[in-house]
Amino acid sequence: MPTAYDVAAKAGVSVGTVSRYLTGNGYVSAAARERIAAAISELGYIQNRAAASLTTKRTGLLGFVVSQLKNPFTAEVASALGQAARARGYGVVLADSGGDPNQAIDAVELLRSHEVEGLVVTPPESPEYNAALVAAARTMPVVGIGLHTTPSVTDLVTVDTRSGAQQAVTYLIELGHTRIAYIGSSTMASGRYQAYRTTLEAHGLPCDPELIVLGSLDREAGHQATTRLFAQDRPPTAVFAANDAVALGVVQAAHSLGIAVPTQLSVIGCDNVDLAAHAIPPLTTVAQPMALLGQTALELLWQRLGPDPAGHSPRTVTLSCELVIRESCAPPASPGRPSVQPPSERTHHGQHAES
Amino acid sequence: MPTAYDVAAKAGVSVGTVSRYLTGNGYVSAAARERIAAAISELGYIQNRAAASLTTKRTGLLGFVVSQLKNPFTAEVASALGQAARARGYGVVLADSGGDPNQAIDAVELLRSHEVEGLVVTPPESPEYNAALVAAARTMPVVGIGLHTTPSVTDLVTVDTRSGAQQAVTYLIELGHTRIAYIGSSTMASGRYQAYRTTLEAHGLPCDPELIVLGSLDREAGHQATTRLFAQDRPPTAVFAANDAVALGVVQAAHSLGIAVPTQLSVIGCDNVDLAAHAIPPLTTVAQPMALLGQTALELLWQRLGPDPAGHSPRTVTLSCELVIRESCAPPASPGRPSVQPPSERTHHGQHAES
DNA sequence: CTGTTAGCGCATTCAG
DNA sequence: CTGAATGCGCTAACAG
Repeated sequence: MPTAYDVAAKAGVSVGTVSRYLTGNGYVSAAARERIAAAISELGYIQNRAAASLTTKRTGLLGFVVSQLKNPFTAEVASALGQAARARGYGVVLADSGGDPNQAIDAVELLRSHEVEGLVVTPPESPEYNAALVAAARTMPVVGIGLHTTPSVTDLVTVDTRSGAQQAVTYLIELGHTRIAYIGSSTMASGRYQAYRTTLEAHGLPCDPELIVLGSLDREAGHQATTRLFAQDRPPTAVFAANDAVALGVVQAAHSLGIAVPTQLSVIGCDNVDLAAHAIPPLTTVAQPMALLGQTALELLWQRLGPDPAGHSPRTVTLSCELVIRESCAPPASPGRPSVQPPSERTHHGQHAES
Repeated sequence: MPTAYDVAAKAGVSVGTVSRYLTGNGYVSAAARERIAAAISELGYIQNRAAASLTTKRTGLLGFVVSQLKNPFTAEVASALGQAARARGYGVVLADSGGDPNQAIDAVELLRSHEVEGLVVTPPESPEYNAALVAAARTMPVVGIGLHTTPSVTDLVTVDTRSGAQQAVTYLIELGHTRIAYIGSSTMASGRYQAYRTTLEAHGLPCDPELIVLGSLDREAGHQATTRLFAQDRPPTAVFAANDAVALGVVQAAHSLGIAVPTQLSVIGCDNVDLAAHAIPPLTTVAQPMALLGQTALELLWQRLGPDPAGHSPRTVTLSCELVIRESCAPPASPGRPSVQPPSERTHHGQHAES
């Protein structure tokens, strides 16, 4: 590995000049500039940022701690974050805790030992991890992604799922549905749940407790909830699910119950994971701006890293959702006339929320 | 940020001793050890690995360059790789090229400037990128994941999809199918295609060219291929798809054509992405050992990083696939007796290939 | 077992 | 505009 001294020698200048060339601080004559460039490419020289960081205090490294990289949502955020970082000459050290708070804590320590300049984290799940984050935040900027459980010392970028949920329910109402079920959790996705209720009320629709099933947020839960809903006297004609996994479970259950989607039951999900487009039928869903989340998180961090005094207090940026209309929703089958045969479904790409 | 000197002062020893304590090289008395530990935790001291790397030549950083982190396959490999690395005290800098060779090249340079000790890469897509990798390999170990297109200077960990494909086709044959279609690509997944043909032949089955549709590897392709297959006089009773996306397309097409899966058409995919388990019906598929891939890649790198002289030449580790049987396959509807009603499908978790 | 010292590769003064 | 000198935080000999 050639060093800056090697470059200097080959270019007939001193290290100081090479350094100035590299950092862009201070003046370097065009002639020197040229010779240095030549030397660098001949030698295949690559600056050692670890060494540079010793004096500059900037490693060019950022840390991203996630709880589940397999989660497509997380993966896409990570992807966008990483690309945005690289565009600014930064690398991101990725640490997947696998949902284990202890691993997350270890990860934070590892990242700190690598002198990352800032941290982006998905919502912490334990008080200990939370404390580790607070401690870290005393040393460097930390921005949280997602829910509001992140300690308040950090900047935050979240998604206004509430308005997304509102759009979804409104859409269903406008299609003519009046018996709209909610399947989800009241805690994890409280915004969606509340939006569901308020939107219903805003349209003068009753909020039948029989149409609300609260539980976990996986496919299994969606499946069971649907079975239960249809065991009732007056089943819903539409379901708003708190996420796509649940929605998929609903579709699956409907299928085995012989209920056609969307003609007999409209289903709408949340997140717009890849799964959604591939479902049968392709799922109408509230899309999360995943790429934008990553980019925004980086932007927030970037500002904290800038020259501006650590001035401003924790900020929160809220991104909005977008309803992606595919083929899992239709007007309710009017009980008056016999319900039509399901239209033959065809492959159709709904617009994606690539931002 | 406290330094080792601060720790030394507080513990009443010298930096040398602190360093020995930290690295584990050389002896440190129990007494000193204790005082140092105390000082460290009181000060919240964290070793600066960038500084350490200056002398040790070891940054504790690894690089992972991927082409698509959103790809669930990649994400899971990355997750496993990262966790394995962290278990050894290493961090991994993740770089997503988004499929752009130029970005990939930039990424490699960025990683090198951060002095990563080794590189793990998914298959390169361009000659230039390939060259960059070869250049990098002169400086540090590089291990490739996936297909065999990776330059031969590197270690490689691949999956024996051929045997997986063989299992899949054999399974179909044992169920009684004789008209088994192949939908996929002959280039990208050549192993699978060849295995399809040879397995058919090995069982004395003809290899009807009308049952082979080659194209791209996405859902759309699967959909179209299926439509085409069923426009023929003698459609297949089973389809082996080169990946899950294609298989999903097949299922979708079958659904719109009014063909029941699995009673009228058996479908089998490849990869076992999350999608597969969530499909209707849950998809039987050839599972890739994604986590194992990541772990193995790390292990290979680890060995190269060890004291052993850079001795041995490029190695290739081949992992085997496993057939995950879910609900998308059944014996062919015997034309003799009327085909039975589709059994009501139920949620059922096939075994996962978590390793 | 432990203190001392000399770099590692680079960015910065500070004089020229 | 540029060279020489100093130190970043730590490890690795080397004497004690």
